[in-house]
Amino acid sequence: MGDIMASKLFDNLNLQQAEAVRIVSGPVMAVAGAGSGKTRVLTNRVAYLIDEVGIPANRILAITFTNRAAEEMKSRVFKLIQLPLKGIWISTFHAMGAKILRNDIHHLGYENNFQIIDDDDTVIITKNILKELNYDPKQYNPKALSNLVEAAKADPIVLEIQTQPFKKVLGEVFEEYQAFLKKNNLVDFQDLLVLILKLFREFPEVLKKYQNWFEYILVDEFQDTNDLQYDIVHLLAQKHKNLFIVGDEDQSIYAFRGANIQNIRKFMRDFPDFHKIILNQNYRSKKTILDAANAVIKHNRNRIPKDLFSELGQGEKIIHYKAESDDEEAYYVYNRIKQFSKSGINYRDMAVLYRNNAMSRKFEDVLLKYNIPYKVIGNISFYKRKEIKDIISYLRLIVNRGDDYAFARVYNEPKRGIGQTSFEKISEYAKDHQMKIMECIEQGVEFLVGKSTAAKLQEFKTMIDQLYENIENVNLLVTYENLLTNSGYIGALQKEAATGDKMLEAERRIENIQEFKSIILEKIKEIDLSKNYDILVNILNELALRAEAEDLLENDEYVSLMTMHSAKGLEFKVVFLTCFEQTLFPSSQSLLERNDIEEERRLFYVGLTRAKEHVYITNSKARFMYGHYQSNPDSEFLGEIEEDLIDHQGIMKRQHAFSGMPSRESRSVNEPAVMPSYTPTRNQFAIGDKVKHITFGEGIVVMIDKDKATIAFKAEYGIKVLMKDHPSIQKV
DNA sequence: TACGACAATCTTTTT
DNA sequence: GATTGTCGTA
Ligand SMILES: Nc1ncnc2c1ncn2[C@@H]1O[C@H](COP(=O)(O)OP(=O)(O)OP(=O)(O)O)[C@@H](O)[C@H]1O
Repeated sequence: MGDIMASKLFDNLNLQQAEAVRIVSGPVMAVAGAGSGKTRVLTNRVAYLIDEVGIPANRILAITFTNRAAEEMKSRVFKLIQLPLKGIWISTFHAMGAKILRNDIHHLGYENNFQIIDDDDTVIITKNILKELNYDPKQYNPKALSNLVEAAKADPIVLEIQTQPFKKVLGEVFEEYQAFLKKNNLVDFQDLLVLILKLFREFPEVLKKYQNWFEYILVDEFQDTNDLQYDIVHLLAQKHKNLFIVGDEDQSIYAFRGANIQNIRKFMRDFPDFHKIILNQNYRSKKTILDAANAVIKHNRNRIPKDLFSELGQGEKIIHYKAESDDEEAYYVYNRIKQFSKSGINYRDMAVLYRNNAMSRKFEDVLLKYNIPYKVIGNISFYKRKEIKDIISYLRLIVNRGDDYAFARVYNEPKRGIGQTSFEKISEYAKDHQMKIMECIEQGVEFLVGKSTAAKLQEFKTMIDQLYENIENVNLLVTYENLLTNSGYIGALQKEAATGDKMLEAERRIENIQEFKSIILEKIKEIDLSKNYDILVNILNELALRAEAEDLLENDEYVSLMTMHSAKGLEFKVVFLTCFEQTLFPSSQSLLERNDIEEERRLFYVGLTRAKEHVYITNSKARFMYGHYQSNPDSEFLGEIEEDLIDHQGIMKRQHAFSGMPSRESRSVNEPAVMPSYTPTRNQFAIGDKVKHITFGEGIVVMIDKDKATIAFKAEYGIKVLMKDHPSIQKV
């Protein structure tokens, strides 16, 4: 059996790949270009460890970048060895963190039914704390502040390097934020890494347990790990030192989130006897595509050159299509999809990629209109919808009635006549007496908020209590239904849907809640636990980690729509890279910093190398965005592909921005002619120009109106709309 | 306390 | 454009 299996595991590998699978002892690093089989090697190595080396599946830890990649890897390994993978740890860092914390977080003084909050919650809590401390959220941007708080968790030096008075504010917010989370048994995304390290460092016996347990550790997409993740791997691998990493520096696209390319060097430093394997044959793309990708990435100064080759034939030229409008661009993409489908290519072999999620809209519209099956991948806006967040908060309140954050979200949703002032009174009382809001209500709160409000609060508490008490007696879906009915949530929506002007919105909400129910049903089916309570904790955990209950039907037929970031690791026969306009891709924010633009370029490289056979790059002369028609020059990246590899179609002549674009409303009619209070200059700007402002410093022009210019400045100032002829702006 | 009207603000990528 | 905040009114 072993031998047959062995040949199956090595059949489809070249020499270097086979070596990367076979050398199982000690540290191994495979640095390799796109499509060179890194993921395949990692998968086969896991299979080899289990099937040939005889390592129990649950002693292997394999880290992937996304939950989707984890699922994919599990199913591939299973296909290779046909053995149950019981207990195998194939997951993202964050999912692993959550799993370890569920077992061991009690050491740190949390309960193991802790809930994971997302980035939006982090900002909201930061803002609430600012207000509580009597700071003005307008003066101190809650988003920026929460970023610093998260950074400070990773490295407390962040608290020290600030200047007063900001240092004081940050310090206070930091303390309060940490305390709030702990008090409510909440953990944020960063905690999933930070607390693991804390646990490992402060409780050596816990570290030892995991160090001993994980005999083999494998990390995919190593180029995009951050410092905390490196430290975790470093600690875990200390005992057995069987650490296998694969990565490609040219595909590092998450520096904006703290990914540190230096981790590859740290690995070499900390595991000096590592074995290095280079994979340089690309098995995915036709030569034209690979040549184009190589040409593009050469524009980055900050990289080590490598020579990747393909033997899959020259293939066709890349097509660049420039449309008149965003609608036409989308229509063009639809048309190509239709043609490819006719010629026998499956929808699932085609992908439409773009820089940001908002850009999916036009493509969705046109595909919907012409009945092409499609799926928008990785867009989490569904989970950001009010009704979904509300329902999740209700579920969290059932899991932990001491979760004051969840309470705050839903106590008056739907309207129960419990107002903000009452809530604040109880909140303050609770805080002063070290109690939870629900405990206060239990005790009686008439003396704080009056009789009728107190009764309403009591009623609310009883409703939640009953759902909790019955949770093991009825199916979880029944609890879900009861929650919707008993809370009055669905009733209020139905009432809205039957009357008045908010009909459509209410109907949509009801539909979303139904859809959410089916998502929960999917998850219930997947989770093999006996207690409903535990299942619910598990479901909330997965929802928080954004692990989509993917119906992994292999022959699902749909075109994939996603960001280039989400496409990392995937491959398609036909790839459409869309919205290739300066300030969209590369994004306006990235144009300021050389490092940022290099990361954007790597993103382009990732996009290109997803394609096996055909690449289409599209853009448009004008598009409707942020409430305006906007006209951007072609992306500078377009010019980085050698001309003999690309064919330009559509509007050929480069036209000056805004020529022939009628302005939508003639704004001069109602606007009084105000004399400027400054001496106007004769500044003439074009989109993409670099400028310097007296107070905001360097910036880049992203949009031009009749008299105003929209300029993106460094992050601390952001995007500003300024008078074009103001003397404070200078072209550089 | 609830809600409508209007103003202001923000628009990258994700675990 | 979409969402969030603010203010006045019932
Ligand atoms: N030795 C091989 N022979 C034939 N095909 C191979 C071989 N190795 C890998 N492939 C195929 O090449 C493609 C790319 O492999 P894989 O996804 O593992 O590459 P990768 O290095 O992880 O890519 P990327 O970093 O771009 O995501 C896959 O379709 C894979 O099946």
